[in-house]
Amino acid sequence: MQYSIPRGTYDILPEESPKWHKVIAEFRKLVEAYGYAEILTPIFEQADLFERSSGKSSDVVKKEMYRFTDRKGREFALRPEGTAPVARSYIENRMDIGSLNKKLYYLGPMFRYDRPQAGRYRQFYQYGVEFIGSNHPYYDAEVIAILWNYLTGLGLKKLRLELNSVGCPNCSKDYDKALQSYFQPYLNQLCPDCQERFERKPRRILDCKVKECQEIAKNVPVQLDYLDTSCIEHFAEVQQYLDLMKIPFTINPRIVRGLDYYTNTAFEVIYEGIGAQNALAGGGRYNGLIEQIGGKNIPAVGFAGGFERLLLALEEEAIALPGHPVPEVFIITIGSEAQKIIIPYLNIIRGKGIYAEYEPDRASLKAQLKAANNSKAFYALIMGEEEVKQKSAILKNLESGEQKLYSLEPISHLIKAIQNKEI
RNA sequence: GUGGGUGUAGUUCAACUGGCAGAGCACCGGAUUGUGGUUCCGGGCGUUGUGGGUUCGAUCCCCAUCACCCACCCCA
Repeated sequence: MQYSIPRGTYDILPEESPKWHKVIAEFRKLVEAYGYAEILTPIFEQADLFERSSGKSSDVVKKEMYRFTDRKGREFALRPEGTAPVARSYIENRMDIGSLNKKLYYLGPMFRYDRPQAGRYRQFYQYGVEFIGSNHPYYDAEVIAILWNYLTGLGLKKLRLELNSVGCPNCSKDYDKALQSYFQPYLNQLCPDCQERFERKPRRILDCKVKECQEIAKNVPVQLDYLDTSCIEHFAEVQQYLDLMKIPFTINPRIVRGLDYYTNTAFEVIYEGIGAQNALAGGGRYNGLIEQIGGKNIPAVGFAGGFERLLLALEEEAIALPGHPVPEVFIITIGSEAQKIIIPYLNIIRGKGIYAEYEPDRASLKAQLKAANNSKAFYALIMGEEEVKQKSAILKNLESGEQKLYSLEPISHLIKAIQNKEI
Protein backbone atom coordinates (compact mmCIF):
# COMPACT_ATOMS: atom_id res chain seq x y z
CA MET A 1 0.00 0.00 0.00
CA GLN A 2 1.43 3.31 -1.04
CA TYR A 3 0.34 6.38 0.83
CA SER A 4 -0.67 9.43 -1.09
CA ILE A 5 -1.08 13.06 -0.15
CA PRO A 6 -4.61 14.16 0.81
CA ARG A 7 -6.73 15.52 -1.98
CA GLY A 8 -6.35 19.21 -2.67
CA THR A 9 -3.00 19.45 -0.89
CA TYR A 10 0.49 19.43 -2.34
CA ASP A 11 4.12 19.18 -1.31
CA ILE A 12 6.40 22.14 -1.76
CA LEU A 13 9.46 20.33 -3.08
CA PRO A 14 13.06 21.52 -2.73
CA GLU A 15 13.07 23.03 -6.22
CA GLU A 16 10.00 25.09 -5.31
CA SER A 17 10.75 26.17 -1.78
CA PRO A 18 13.23 28.95 -2.69
CA LYS A 19 10.42 30.64 -4.64
CA TRP A 20 8.20 30.55 -1.58
CA HIS A 21 10.96 31.95 0.57
CA LYS A 22 11.41 34.77 -1.89
CA VAL A 23 7.78 35.91 -2.07
CA ILE A 24 7.39 35.55 1.69
CA ALA A 25 10.55 37.55 2.37
CA GLU A 26 9.38 40.31 0.01
CA PHE A 27 6.06 40.47 1.78
CA ARG A 28 7.64 40.74 5.21
CA LYS A 29 10.05 43.41 4.06
CA LEU A 30 7.28 45.51 2.59
CA VAL A 31 4.71 45.33 5.37
CA GLU A 32 7.34 46.03 7.97
CA ALA A 33 8.10 49.27 6.14
CA TYR A 34 4.48 50.19 6.79
CA GLY A 35 4.87 49.37 10.46
CA TYR A 36 3.03 46.07 10.52
CA ALA A 37 4.10 43.36 12.94
CA GLU A 38 3.53 39.65 12.54
CA ILE A 39 0.90 37.79 14.51
CA LEU A 40 0.73 34.01 14.56
CA THR A 41 -2.47 32.34 15.65
CA PRO A 42 -3.30 28.62 15.87
CA ILE A 43 -4.50 26.84 12.79
CA PHE A 44 -7.63 25.74 14.60
CA GLU A 45 -10.15 27.70 16.61
CA GLN A 46 -13.56 27.16 18.11
CA ALA A 47 -15.87 26.46 15.19
CA ASP A 48 -18.25 29.02 16.59
CA LEU A 49 -15.76 31.83 15.98
CA PHE A 50 -16.02 31.31 12.24
CA GLU A 51 -19.76 30.81 12.31
CA ARG A 52 -20.23 34.07 14.17
CA SER A 53 -17.86 36.08 12.02
CA SER A 54 -18.36 34.73 8.53
CA GLY A 55 -22.07 34.22 8.93
CA LYS A 56 -23.89 30.91 9.23
CA SER A 57 -25.26 31.21 5.74
CA SER A 58 -21.88 31.74 4.09
CA ASP A 59 -20.58 28.90 1.96
CA VAL A 60 -17.38 28.86 3.94
CA VAL A 61 -19.24 27.89 7.07
CA LYS A 62 -22.00 25.86 5.46
CA LYS A 63 -19.91 23.40 3.51
CA GLU A 64 -16.24 24.28 3.40
CA MET A 65 -15.09 24.06 7.01
CA TYR A 66 -12.97 21.23 8.28
CA ARG A 67 -14.67 20.60 11.60
CA PHE A 68 -13.72 18.18 14.32
CA THR A 69 -14.64 17.40 17.87
CA ASP A 70 -11.97 16.93 20.48
CA ARG A 71 -11.96 14.34 23.25
CA LYS A 72 -14.12 16.45 25.48
CA GLY A 73 -16.68 17.10 22.80
CA ARG A 74 -15.61 20.64 22.00
CA GLU A 75 -16.24 21.80 18.45
CA PHE A 76 -13.24 23.10 16.54
CA ALA A 77 -12.48 23.97 12.95
CA LEU A 78 -9.32 24.34 10.92
CA ARG A 79 -9.23 28.01 10.10
CA PRO A 80 -10.79 28.78 6.71
CA GLU A 81 -9.51 32.35 6.78
CA GLY A 82 -7.26 34.57 8.83
CA THR A 83 -9.24 37.62 9.86
CA ALA A 84 -11.49 36.13 12.53
CA PRO A 85 -8.59 34.54 14.46
CA VAL A 86 -6.69 37.82 14.41
CA ALA A 87 -9.77 39.66 15.66
CA ARG A 88 -10.22 37.04 18.37
CA SER A 89 -6.63 37.47 19.47
CA TYR A 90 -6.98 41.25 19.38
CA ILE A 91 -9.89 41.08 21.78
CA GLU A 92 -8.45 38.37 23.98
CA ASN A 93 -5.12 40.12 24.38
CA ARG A 94 -6.66 43.53 25.01
CA MET A 95 -4.81 45.09 22.15
CA ASP A 96 -7.22 48.00 22.15
CA ILE A 97 -5.63 49.29 25.34
CA GLY A 98 -2.61 51.50 24.95
CA SER A 99 -1.65 52.50 21.45
CA LEU A 100 -4.50 53.69 19.33
CA ASN A 101 -4.19 51.43 16.32
CA LYS A 102 -2.84 47.97 15.71
CA LYS A 103 -1.10 47.00 12.51
CA LEU A 104 -0.86 43.23 12.17
CA TYR A 105 0.17 40.88 9.41
CA TYR A 106 0.01 37.12 9.14
CA LEU A 107 1.16 34.29 6.93
CA GLY A 108 0.14 30.68 6.96
CA PRO A 109 -2.05 27.84 5.81
CA MET A 110 -5.83 28.04 5.61
CA PHE A 111 -8.20 25.13 5.02
CA ARG A 112 -11.37 24.82 3.02
CA TYR A 113 -13.13 21.69 1.91
CA ASP A 114 -13.62 22.73 -1.71
CA ARG A 115 -13.35 20.82 -4.92
CA PRO A 116 -9.77 21.40 -6.10
CA GLN A 117 -9.18 23.30 -9.29
CA ALA A 118 -6.53 25.49 -10.91
CA GLY A 119 -5.45 27.89 -8.18
CA ARG A 120 -7.72 26.34 -5.58
CA TYR A 121 -6.63 23.95 -2.88
CA ARG A 122 -7.93 22.51 0.37
CA GLN A 123 -4.85 23.65 2.21
CA PHE A 124 -3.59 26.92 0.82
CA TYR A 125 -1.25 29.62 2.03
CA GLN A 126 -2.37 33.16 2.63
CA TYR A 127 -0.69 36.43 3.41
CA GLY A 128 -2.71 39.19 4.93
CA VAL A 129 -2.75 42.39 6.93
CA GLU A 130 -5.26 43.82 9.36
CA PHE A 131 -5.39 47.41 10.44
CA ILE A 132 -7.49 47.66 13.57
CA GLY A 133 -8.69 50.77 15.38
CA SER A 134 -9.66 53.46 12.93
CA ASN A 135 -12.41 54.20 10.47
CA HIS A 136 -10.32 56.82 8.69
CA PRO A 137 -10.53 56.29 4.92
CA TYR A 138 -6.81 56.91 4.65
CA TYR A 139 -6.22 53.47 6.15
CA ASP A 140 -8.45 51.77 3.61
CA ALA A 141 -6.21 53.26 0.96
CA GLU A 142 -3.04 52.41 2.85
CA VAL A 143 -3.98 48.76 3.12
CA ILE A 144 -4.76 48.68 -0.58
CA ALA A 145 -1.44 50.39 -1.26
CA ILE A 146 0.44 47.68 0.60
CA LEU A 147 -1.20 45.02 -1.52
CA TRP A 148 -0.68 46.93 -4.74
CA ASN A 149 2.95 47.71 -4.02
CA TYR A 150 3.62 44.15 -3.08
CA LEU A 151 2.23 42.71 -6.28
CA THR A 152 3.68 45.32 -8.61
CA GLY A 153 6.96 45.21 -6.70
CA LEU A 154 7.29 41.54 -7.58
CA GLY A 155 7.04 42.58 -11.21
CA LEU A 156 3.43 41.78 -12.03
CA LYS A 157 1.88 43.93 -14.73
CA LYS A 158 -1.43 42.39 -15.74
CA LEU A 159 -3.16 43.41 -12.52
CA ARG A 160 -6.54 45.01 -12.08
CA LEU A 161 -7.67 46.58 -8.85
CA GLU A 162 -11.43 46.63 -8.47
CA LEU A 163 -13.07 48.73 -5.87
CA ASN A 164 -16.55 48.97 -4.44
CA SER A 165 -18.38 50.04 -1.34
CA VAL A 166 -21.02 47.86 0.23
CA GLY A 167 -21.93 50.59 2.71
CA CYS A 168 -22.75 50.19 6.34
CA PRO A 169 -25.36 47.68 7.57
CA ASN A 170 -28.11 50.27 7.18
CA CYS A 171 -27.27 51.03 3.57
CA SER A 172 -26.96 47.38 2.64
CA LYS A 173 -30.29 46.57 4.18
CA ASP A 174 -31.89 49.22 2.01
CA TYR A 175 -30.07 47.90 -1.00
CA ASP A 176 -31.16 44.31 -0.39
CA LYS A 177 -34.75 45.51 -0.19
CA ALA A 178 -34.35 47.42 -3.44
CA LEU A 179 -32.93 44.34 -5.12
CA GLN A 180 -35.72 42.15 -3.88
CA SER A 181 -38.36 44.45 -5.23
CA TYR A 182 -36.46 44.60 -8.54
CA PHE A 183 -36.21 40.83 -8.89
CA GLN A 184 -39.67 40.00 -7.50
CA PRO A 185 -41.42 40.05 -10.89
CA TYR A 186 -38.76 37.75 -12.43
CA LEU A 187 -38.49 35.40 -9.49
CA ASN A 188 -39.53 32.24 -11.31
CA GLN A 189 -37.33 33.03 -14.31
CA LEU A 190 -34.20 32.99 -12.20
CA CYS A 191 -32.05 29.88 -11.89
CA PRO A 192 -32.69 27.68 -8.83
CA ASP A 193 -29.55 28.94 -7.13
CA CYS A 194 -30.64 32.51 -7.54
CA GLN A 195 -34.13 31.79 -6.31
CA GLU A 196 -32.53 30.70 -3.11
CA ARG A 197 -30.22 33.72 -3.11
CA PHE A 198 -33.24 35.98 -3.48
CA GLU A 199 -34.18 35.35 0.14
CA ARG A 200 -30.79 34.85 1.69
CA LYS A 201 -28.47 37.24 -0.12
CA PRO A 202 -29.99 39.01 -3.08
CA ARG A 203 -26.68 40.65 -3.93
CA ARG A 204 -25.28 37.29 -4.96
CA ILE A 205 -27.65 37.20 -7.91
CA LEU A 206 -25.56 39.95 -9.45
CA ASP A 207 -22.55 37.78 -10.13
CA CYS A 208 -24.47 34.70 -11.20
CA LYS A 209 -23.00 33.26 -14.42
CA VAL A 210 -26.29 31.95 -15.82
CA LYS A 211 -27.23 33.89 -18.94
CA GLU A 212 -30.88 34.38 -18.06
CA CYS A 213 -29.98 35.73 -14.65
CA GLN A 214 -27.43 38.11 -16.11
CA GLU A 215 -30.01 39.31 -18.59
CA ILE A 216 -32.54 39.96 -15.85
CA ALA A 217 -29.94 41.67 -13.69
CA LYS A 218 -28.91 44.03 -16.46
CA ASN A 219 -30.77 47.07 -15.18
CA VAL A 220 -30.51 46.30 -11.55
CA PRO A 221 -30.20 49.23 -9.12
CA VAL A 222 -26.61 50.02 -8.28
CA GLN A 223 -25.38 49.57 -4.75
CA LEU A 224 -23.59 52.89 -4.76
CA ASP A 225 -26.92 54.69 -5.20
CA TYR A 226 -28.10 53.28 -1.92
CA LEU A 227 -25.25 54.48 0.26
CA ASP A 228 -26.01 57.06 2.91
CA THR A 229 -24.11 60.33 2.93
CA SER A 230 -21.39 59.29 5.33
CA CYS A 231 -20.72 56.10 3.37
CA ILE A 232 -20.61 58.04 0.12
CA GLU A 233 -18.15 60.41 1.65
CA HIS A 234 -15.99 57.64 3.01
CA PHE A 235 -15.85 55.94 -0.36
CA ALA A 236 -14.96 59.20 -2.12
CA GLU A 237 -12.12 59.84 0.27
CA VAL A 238 -10.69 56.37 -0.16
CA GLN A 239 -10.53 57.08 -3.86
CA GLN A 240 -8.85 60.42 -3.30
CA TYR A 241 -6.13 58.80 -1.22
CA LEU A 242 -5.62 56.14 -3.86
CA ASP A 243 -5.24 58.89 -6.45
CA LEU A 244 -2.67 60.59 -4.25
CA MET A 245 -0.71 57.35 -4.10
CA LYS A 246 -1.12 56.92 -7.86
CA ILE A 247 -2.79 53.56 -7.52
CA PRO A 248 -5.01 52.80 -10.49
CA PHE A 249 -8.39 51.23 -9.83
CA THR A 250 -11.71 50.62 -11.47
CA ILE A 251 -15.02 50.78 -9.71
CA ASN A 252 -16.87 47.53 -9.91
CA PRO A 253 -20.26 47.85 -8.25
CA ARG A 254 -20.71 44.09 -8.48
CA ILE A 255 -17.96 43.13 -6.10
CA VAL A 256 -19.64 41.23 -3.35
CA ARG A 257 -17.46 39.82 -0.68
CA GLY A 258 -18.32 36.34 0.44
CA LEU A 259 -18.05 36.90 4.15
CA ASP A 260 -20.65 38.67 6.18
CA TYR A 261 -18.42 40.99 8.14
CA TYR A 262 -17.50 43.42 5.40
CA THR A 263 -18.69 47.03 5.50
CA ASN A 264 -17.96 49.99 3.25
CA THR A 265 -14.83 49.40 1.20
CA ALA A 266 -14.48 46.12 -0.66
CA PHE A 267 -11.74 45.39 -3.17
CA GLU A 268 -10.16 42.64 -5.17
CA VAL A 269 -7.06 42.33 -7.27
CA ILE A 270 -7.87 40.36 -10.39
CA TYR A 271 -5.38 38.62 -12.63
CA GLU A 272 -6.48 37.24 -16.00
CA GLY A 273 -4.59 34.25 -17.28
CA ILE A 274 -4.39 31.84 -14.38
CA GLY A 275 -7.74 30.14 -14.85
CA ALA A 276 -11.18 30.73 -13.48
CA GLN A 277 -9.90 31.44 -9.98
CA ASN A 278 -8.54 34.82 -10.88
CA ALA A 279 -8.66 36.76 -7.62
CA LEU A 280 -5.10 37.14 -6.37
CA ALA A 281 -6.26 38.87 -3.23
CA GLY A 282 -9.27 40.50 -1.72
CA GLY A 283 -10.21 42.50 1.27
CA GLY A 284 -12.07 45.39 2.68
CA ARG A 285 -13.32 47.10 5.75
CA TYR A 286 -15.02 45.14 8.52
CA ASN A 287 -16.22 47.59 11.09
CA GLY A 288 -18.74 45.22 12.59
CA LEU A 289 -16.62 42.15 13.11
CA ILE A 290 -14.94 42.81 16.43
CA GLU A 291 -18.14 43.71 18.17
CA GLN A 292 -19.89 40.76 16.59
CA ILE A 293 -17.48 38.32 18.21
CA GLY A 294 -17.61 39.87 21.63
CA GLY A 295 -15.30 42.90 21.53
CA LYS A 296 -15.96 46.59 21.56
CA ASN A 297 -17.20 48.47 18.54
CA ILE A 298 -13.82 48.86 16.85
CA PRO A 299 -13.41 49.48 13.14
CA ALA A 300 -10.83 47.66 11.02
CA VAL A 301 -9.69 47.09 7.46
CA GLY A 302 -7.51 44.45 5.84
CA PHE A 303 -6.89 42.04 3.00
CA ALA A 304 -5.74 38.50 2.34
CA GLY A 305 -4.08 36.99 -0.71
CA GLY A 306 -3.13 33.51 -1.79
CA PHE A 307 0.44 32.56 -2.51
CA GLU A 308 -0.52 29.75 -4.91
CA ARG A 309 -2.25 32.12 -7.29
CA LEU A 310 0.49 34.68 -6.86
CA LEU A 311 3.07 32.11 -7.97
CA LEU A 312 0.87 31.15 -10.92
CA ALA A 313 0.72 34.79 -11.97
CA LEU A 314 4.47 35.21 -11.63
CA GLU A 315 4.94 32.16 -13.80
CA GLU A 316 2.46 33.50 -16.33
CA GLU A 317 4.56 36.64 -16.73
CA ALA A 318 7.77 34.60 -16.68
CA ILE A 319 9.14 36.49 -13.72
CA ALA A 320 12.27 34.72 -12.54
CA LEU A 321 12.37 33.38 -9.03
CA PRO A 322 15.27 31.70 -7.28
CA GLY A 323 15.70 27.96 -7.81
CA HIS A 324 17.75 25.34 -6.10
CA PRO A 325 21.06 26.79 -4.83
CA VAL A 326 24.16 25.96 -6.85
CA PRO A 327 27.40 24.80 -5.22
CA GLU A 328 30.35 27.12 -5.33
CA VAL A 329 32.72 24.22 -5.29
CA PHE A 330 32.36 20.50 -5.91
CA ILE A 331 34.95 18.33 -4.18
CA ILE A 332 36.41 15.41 -6.11
CA THR A 333 38.78 12.80 -4.70
CA ILE A 334 40.59 9.82 -6.11
CA GLY A 335 41.59 7.21 -3.58
CA SER A 336 41.06 6.93 0.14
CA GLU A 337 44.17 8.90 1.05
CA ALA A 338 42.94 11.98 -0.77
CA GLN A 339 39.58 11.64 0.95
CA LYS A 340 41.20 11.49 4.38
CA ILE A 341 43.16 14.63 3.71
CA ILE A 342 40.37 16.66 2.13
CA ILE A 343 37.53 16.02 4.57
CA PRO A 344 38.84 18.25 7.37
CA TYR A 345 39.28 21.08 4.87
CA LEU A 346 35.82 20.47 3.43
CA ASN A 347 34.41 21.11 6.87
CA ILE A 348 36.41 24.31 7.23
CA ILE A 349 35.26 25.56 3.83
CA ARG A 350 31.62 24.89 4.66
CA GLY A 351 32.12 26.50 8.04
CA LYS A 352 32.96 29.69 6.17
CA GLY A 353 29.50 29.56 4.60
CA ILE A 354 30.70 28.37 1.22
CA TYR A 355 28.34 25.86 -0.36
CA ALA A 356 30.57 22.87 -1.08
CA GLU A 357 29.25 19.56 -2.43
CA TYR A 358 30.90 16.16 -2.14
CA GLU A 359 29.70 12.78 -3.40
CA PRO A 360 32.33 10.19 -2.57
CA ASP A 361 30.12 7.32 -3.71
CA ARG A 362 30.82 8.09 -7.35
CA ALA A 363 33.42 5.71 -8.70
CA SER A 364 35.59 7.36 -11.30
CA LEU A 365 37.04 10.81 -11.73
CA LYS A 366 34.91 11.05 -14.82
CA ALA A 367 31.72 10.27 -12.95
CA GLN A 368 32.56 12.80 -10.26
CA LEU A 369 33.28 15.51 -12.78
CA LYS A 370 30.04 14.73 -14.51
CA ALA A 371 28.19 15.10 -11.24
CA ALA A 372 30.00 18.37 -10.60
CA ASN A 373 28.95 19.57 -14.01
CA ASN A 374 25.33 18.56 -13.48
CA SER A 375 25.27 20.37 -10.17
CA LYS A 376 26.24 23.55 -12.06
CA ALA A 377 28.97 24.17 -9.51
CA PHE A 378 31.29 27.06 -10.28
CA TYR A 379 34.45 25.16 -9.32
CA ALA A 380 35.60 21.59 -8.97
CA LEU A 381 38.31 20.94 -6.41
CA ILE A 382 40.17 17.82 -7.48
CA MET A 383 42.51 15.83 -5.31
CA GLY A 384 44.15 12.72 -6.74
CA GLU A 385 47.20 10.68 -5.81
CA GLU A 386 49.63 13.23 -7.27
CA GLU A 387 48.14 16.04 -5.19
CA VAL A 388 48.19 13.97 -2.01
CA LYS A 389 51.98 14.01 -2.05
CA GLN A 390 52.13 17.81 -2.05
CA LYS A 391 49.04 18.37 0.18
CA SER A 392 47.51 20.42 -2.59
CA ALA A 393 44.46 20.30 -4.85
CA ILE A 394 43.46 21.45 -8.33
CA LEU A 395 40.85 24.19 -8.47
CA LYS A 396 39.08 24.01 -11.77
CA ASN A 397 36.70 26.57 -13.22
CA LEU A 398 33.98 24.40 -14.70
CA GLU A 399 32.87 26.95 -17.20
CA SER A 400 36.20 28.02 -18.70
CA GLY A 401 38.00 24.77 -18.01
CA GLU A 402 40.89 26.71 -16.56
CA GLN A 403 42.62 25.11 -13.57
CA LYS A 404 45.29 25.90 -11.05
CA LEU A 405 47.07 24.03 -8.26
CA TYR A 406 46.55 25.32 -4.71
CA SER A 407 48.29 24.22 -1.55
CA LEU A 408 45.92 23.23 1.25
CA GLU A 409 48.11 25.04 3.79
CA PRO A 410 47.26 27.66 4.64
CA ILE A 411 43.64 26.90 3.62
CA SER A 412 42.81 30.60 3.70
CA HIS A 413 44.47 31.02 0.29
CA LEU A 414 42.21 28.48 -1.31
CA ILE A 415 39.14 29.91 0.43
CA LYS A 416 40.00 33.36 -0.85
CA ALA A 417 40.46 32.03 -4.35
CA ILE A 418 36.99 30.50 -4.23
CA GLN A 419 35.35 33.55 -2.70
CA ASN A 420 37.01 36.02 -5.05
CA LYS A 421 36.61 33.75 -8.05
CA GLU A 422 40.30 34.12 -8.82
CA ILE A 423 40.29 31.86 -11.84
C1' G B 1 -22.10 19.24 -4.00
C1' U B 2 -22.69 19.13 -10.02
C1' G B 3 -20.70 18.43 -15.02
C1' G B 4 -16.67 17.32 -18.79
C1' G B 5 -11.68 15.34 -19.70
C1' U B 6 -7.38 12.41 -18.38
C1' G B 7 -4.59 8.36 -15.84
C1' U B 8 1.24 3.84 -19.94
C1' A B 9 9.15 4.15 -17.82
C1' G B 10 11.89 9.60 -13.50
C1' U B 11 9.47 13.00 -17.29
C1' U B 12 6.83 14.29 -22.06
C1' C B 13 4.10 11.20 -24.98
C1' A B 14 3.28 6.64 -28.76
C1' A B 15 0.93 1.62 -29.47
C1' C B 16 -4.12 0.90 -36.68
C1' U B 17 -10.99 -1.30 -35.75
C1' G B 18 -8.71 -5.80 -28.60
C1' G B 19 -3.23 -9.67 -30.66
C1' C B 20 3.96 -10.68 -27.33
C1' A B 21 4.26 -2.45 -24.22
C1' G B 22 7.69 1.62 -27.48
C1' A B 23 10.28 6.64 -28.52
C1' G B 24 12.45 11.62 -27.21
C1' C B 25 14.48 13.95 -22.94
C1' A B 26 16.63 12.83 -18.33
C1' C B 27 19.55 9.21 -15.80
C1' C B 28 23.66 5.35 -15.51
C1' G B 29 27.96 2.91 -17.88
C1' G B 30 31.69 2.77 -21.80
C1' A B 31 34.89 4.96 -26.12
C1' U B 32 43.40 2.03 -24.14
C1' U B 33 44.22 3.17 -17.79
C1' G B 34 43.84 11.37 -13.96
C1' U B 35 39.47 15.69 -16.45
C1' G B 36 33.01 17.17 -17.16
C1' G B 37 29.86 19.93 -20.74
C1' U B 38 29.65 18.20 -27.71
C1' U B 39 29.65 13.37 -30.41
C1' C B 40 29.35 7.92 -30.76
C1' C B 41 28.04 3.09 -28.50
C1' G B 42 25.46 0.35 -24.72
C1' G B 43 21.65 0.06 -20.62
C1' G B 44 14.08 -0.10 -19.38
C1' C B 45 10.21 -7.26 -17.50
C1' G B 46 7.20 -0.57 -16.27
C1' U B 47 1.88 -4.28 -10.68
C1' U B 48 -0.22 0.17 -18.45
C1' G B 49 -3.72 4.46 -11.18
C1' U B 50 -6.46 0.44 -8.25
C1' G B 51 -10.30 -3.56 -7.97
C1' G B 52 -13.70 -6.38 -10.61
C1' G B 53 -16.11 -8.02 -15.39
C1' U B 54 -16.55 -9.45 -20.88
C1' U B 55 -13.06 -12.28 -24.10
C1' C B 56 -8.98 -17.62 -26.40
C1' G B 57 -6.56 -12.94 -25.40
C1' A B 58 -7.62 -6.15 -22.52
C1' U B 59 -3.26 -0.30 -22.35
C1' C B 60 -7.59 -0.59 -25.70
C1' C B 61 -14.47 -2.64 -24.30
C1' C B 62 -17.88 -2.49 -19.56
C1' C B 63 -18.60 -1.41 -14.13
C1' A B 64 -16.73 0.48 -9.64
C1' U B 65 -13.10 3.18 -7.09
C1' C B 66 -9.05 6.67 -6.38
C1' A B 67 -6.23 10.72 -8.17
C1' C B 68 -5.21 14.77 -11.32
C1' C B 69 -6.87 18.59 -14.87
C1' C B 70 -10.87 21.95 -16.49
C1' A B 71 -15.47 24.32 -15.53
C1' C B 72 -19.93 25.34 -12.31
C1' C B 73 -20.37 26.81 -7.29
C1' C B 74 -17.43 29.72 -4.17
C1' C B 75 -13.24 32.26 -3.34
C1' A B 76 -7.30 33.06 -1.99
